[in-house]
Amino acid sequence: MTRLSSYLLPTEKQAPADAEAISHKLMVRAGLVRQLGAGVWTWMPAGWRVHQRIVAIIREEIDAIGGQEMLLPVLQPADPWRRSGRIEIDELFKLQDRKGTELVLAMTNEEAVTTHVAQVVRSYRDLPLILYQFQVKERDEPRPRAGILRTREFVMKDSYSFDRDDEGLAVNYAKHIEAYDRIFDRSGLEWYRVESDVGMMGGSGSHEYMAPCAAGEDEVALAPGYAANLEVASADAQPVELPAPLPEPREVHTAGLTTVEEVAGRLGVQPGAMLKAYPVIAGGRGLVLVLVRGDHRVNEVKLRTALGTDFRPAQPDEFSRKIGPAGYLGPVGANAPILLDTAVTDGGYVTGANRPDFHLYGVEPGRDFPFERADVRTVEPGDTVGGRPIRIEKAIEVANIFKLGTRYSEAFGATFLDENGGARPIVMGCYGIGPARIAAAAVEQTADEHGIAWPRAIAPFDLELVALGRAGSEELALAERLYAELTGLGLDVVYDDRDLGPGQKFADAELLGCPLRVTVGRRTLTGGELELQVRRGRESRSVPLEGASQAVLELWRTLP
RNA sequence: CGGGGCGUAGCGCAGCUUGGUAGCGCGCCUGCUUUGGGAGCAGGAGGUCCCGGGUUCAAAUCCCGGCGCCCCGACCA
Repeated sequence: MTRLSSYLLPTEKQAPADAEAISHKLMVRAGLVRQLGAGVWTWMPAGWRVHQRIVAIIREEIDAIGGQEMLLPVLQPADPWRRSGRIEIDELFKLQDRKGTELVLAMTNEEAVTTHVAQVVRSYRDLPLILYQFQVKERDEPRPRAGILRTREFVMKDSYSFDRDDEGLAVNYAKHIEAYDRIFDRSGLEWYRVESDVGMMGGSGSHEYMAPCAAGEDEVALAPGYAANLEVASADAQPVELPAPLPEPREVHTAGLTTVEEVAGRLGVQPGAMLKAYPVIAGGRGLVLVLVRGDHRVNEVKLRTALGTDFRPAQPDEFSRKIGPAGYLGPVGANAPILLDTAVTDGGYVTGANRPDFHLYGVEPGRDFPFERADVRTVEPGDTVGGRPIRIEKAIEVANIFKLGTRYSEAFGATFLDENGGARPIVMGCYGIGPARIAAAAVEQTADEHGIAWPRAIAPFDLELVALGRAGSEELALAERLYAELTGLGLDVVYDDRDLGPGQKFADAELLGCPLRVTVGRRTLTGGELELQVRRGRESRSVPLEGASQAVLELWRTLP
């Protein structure tokens, strides 16, 4: 029973002044969420209904693949986090109790869940397992932003799989992919599953689920049959026209010209016919000179993977003696290993000459300098995968899944005895989904100038019944009757029985965005027809008053 | 962490330059009118002007320090 006359739905005509993202503005205006502090948000009753509907979908699907729901604590002793090494993470909230004991607020739960599994799983007969929870996560984000999109506290569904071996992990990973695909299909989002970087989680593979929208913080590269986070995307570069080859490099005077555009313009070659030099200091390897085409950009995530270690840009005093002066760096004669991007095809390029005011023309990789090859550039729109051009879109990361391997099981001594009595580390996977981000992405993807247009599966209510007319009127009596009927048919109805003008009720209904609006007014009585508005597209329909409730239910079932 | 901006009624804002009664729109309360697209009239309530210190006869306003919040970038298991 939800009557707006007694329901806390604090809608606002104006968005908060500091809101930028559509989902931020609309979710606040529609009375779904309210801010308490930086990156700290309260879910109001109608907003929490959305959240809980998303949670219910996730729960059904994770249960369906054999997940067992449990609850791990947010407040945790610091010791396990020291053991895993993650105590060092800046985003981890750390605190002390009154005795001075070190505690942390969990940002994820590999430490806790692995600790328990290490205690209770002994035999291969206890495996495989999928354990999961919905629990608040705490992260000291450097910059919370965009309403509920990036917050310091948020509910996450995190599941963990435990297997005897990589084959088992592959099975559980595939099960989660199935479940997640269904979750996002059911939630009504436009989404992609993309390859992603394993990041600080380590492990051997990961995917992200991305919901494209303007407020997204990530970028995805998409082509038919291909989807990857821009951080890891690979594609075939667009070809570039190279100048005619020379028997050997020729020095050219380029005084004061240090950028690719300036030099290419002066020499009359395409920017892609130049090689951009990017000196880095790689952990354990020292100075490395990375070369990409002049029209390409170095991708730091891919470079880190290629180097197999962390790195940082080298400072002039670290490379000027071994290579050359900033602005005129090149591979010829460089006293450092050279990493050449795979998009650099054979031919003659323009590079820095490693002395001030000069470049080299006609430099050929291999002939003029030795190199290692690696794919270290960021793909560009128009690059191709399998001959088909890619496009790049902004997207919200709504879920992330990882093959963890044995990193945590080894750290926490989570082993099992196999058939031969040998102790082996449990092979783990972890799988996260943020319900709040699903809600925000749905708003971003469906909103129009009137408000939100929720997908049916996650709307706060199935439909909004708007009653026009004054207290004691015949139309109000009819509305009451319909409210009871529709509710009786199993629909979740929000009933606007407030003493307000029609304009305000319609505006609020469209702002809140339930998939269907049913209007009861004087016209309903005189015309004998009930007016319906499908929120998506604001299309009006009408059904005969006779048998109207059943007709409403049937229409509702067809909505997106 | 670098750059930019903002804190005055529930929301959106003006006032600050040039110190002197704290204001506007929306919202809220009461009454009457109005009920198919944010309605009208009348009356009313609501403020530690972010906090602390300083200057001054007097501080929302000037000075110093702090806190909070937003945006861009870096970062983001």
